[in-house]
Amino acid sequence: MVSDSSAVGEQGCEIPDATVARLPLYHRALISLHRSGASTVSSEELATAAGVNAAKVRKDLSYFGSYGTRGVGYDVGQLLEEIRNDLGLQHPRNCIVVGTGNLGAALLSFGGFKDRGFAVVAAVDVDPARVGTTIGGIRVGHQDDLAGLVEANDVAIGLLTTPPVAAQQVADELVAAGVRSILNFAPTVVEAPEDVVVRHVDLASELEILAFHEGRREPIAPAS
Amino acid sequence: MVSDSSAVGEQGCEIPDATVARLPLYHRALISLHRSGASTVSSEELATAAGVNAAKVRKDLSYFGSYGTRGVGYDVGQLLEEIRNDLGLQHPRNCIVVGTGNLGAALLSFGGFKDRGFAVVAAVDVDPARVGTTIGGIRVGHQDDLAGLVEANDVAIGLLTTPPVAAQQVADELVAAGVRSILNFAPTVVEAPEDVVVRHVDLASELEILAFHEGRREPIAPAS
DNA sequence: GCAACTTTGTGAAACTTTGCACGAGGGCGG
DNA sequence: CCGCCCTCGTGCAAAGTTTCACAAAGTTGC
Repeated sequence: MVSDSSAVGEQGCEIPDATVARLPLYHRALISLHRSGASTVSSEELATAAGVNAAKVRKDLSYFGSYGTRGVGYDVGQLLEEIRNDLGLQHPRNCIVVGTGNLGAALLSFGGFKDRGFAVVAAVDVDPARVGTTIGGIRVGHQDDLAGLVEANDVAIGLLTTPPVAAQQVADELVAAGVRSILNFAPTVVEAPEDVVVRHVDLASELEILAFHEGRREPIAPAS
Repeated sequence: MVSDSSAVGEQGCEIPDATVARLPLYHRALISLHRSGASTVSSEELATAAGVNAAKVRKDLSYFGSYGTRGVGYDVGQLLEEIRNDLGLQHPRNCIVVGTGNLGAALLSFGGFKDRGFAVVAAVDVDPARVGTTIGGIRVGHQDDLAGLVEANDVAIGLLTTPPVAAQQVADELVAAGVRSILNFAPTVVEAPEDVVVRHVDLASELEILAFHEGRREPIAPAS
């Protein structure tokens, strides 16, 4: 199991992006299995629960060192713990919402993050009408207090839900405040230093991909 | 060139998924460029605006037949039109929101879809307290009226924002009602017939991927 | 009309990801 | 204790994706 490549004492060195993108699926599936009382799970079952295939599950998990038992499968509790560690969720990560429009407000009220190891702990906006209000139990601060709130709350992740035109500046402020992970919901490209990870969620893009496939189906006459 | 726009049924044969996933980026960038009055754009500029690299832009666009002029670049208006066609957005696509919790309500109020060729035209919920209310100008109907609303409004896409436990059943109802594109926000796997495209947006998963990278950086522990 | 310059479109090479197939290892019934 | 059966872990080939590099094709200036 010692990787052919330089095996430093710690875990594997290079986890493929495709694998990283699937870890949350396994995490989610394992939480669900754990809740339902399952004690072990095979790669086949986990694959079904996560919506992927079994070979991928096994290969993905093998990057983190093997925690399975041949002939039996994986111990649900142990694997859940392992994946939680791999994801860096030993302790909850704090998030700040920047921009409290429709989406920002929804994120503040959304309860689903806690189960997965995240806590939205602060929010800011530029609109004076919103500053000072409370949404989802979080008091909305002023944009100018961003740095202070980040520091005071040990914020690790910024959720960027401003209009596109403000996104880059807000991202810069987040970075300046020490945030190194940004989830950008604004439909625009956001640049950041190399050591900052920016991910992007664009709902309209998702719809467009669906529309593409829909459009592909239509021209096709019922085949024989 | 010879390619008669998209009129020919058999135009592009197989567009790679990776390319399809980038079309919305180009679309977005082109909308922005068009608005700012640019008349032509080089692959280099478009790449910057979309956040990818120039070679990818050229190769992606080439799958749809070439609309560029060597030595000049692409005509912004023409390319925008072309991509809009490729995405199947000649006419707006209608969407229905199923589940009007935090996220569903945000989607109903969100104005950003219209620019991109989508219209949220209906919403349903099971909660009697919500049925009959109006959110973002849309009257919330009862879940039981889903099929009727889909047909009456020529709905193409279902936005699934129910709690996970209800997601599969709602998806089945959407499919039964004739919807063949589903965007699932519930953190659970949803199965559907092969001719139905289901895409998945899981915000917690995005956060977990950020956390993973954050965790990778930390091991630079303060060497004591 | 021609040369210089720019930028596209694309073949081919490099890299990543997937999926199969099968050996290895461990539990379980007899 | 032994052999059978199950399931993991992984080498390898195939498929998919990115990147490079360059000829082709067009524009501009003279």
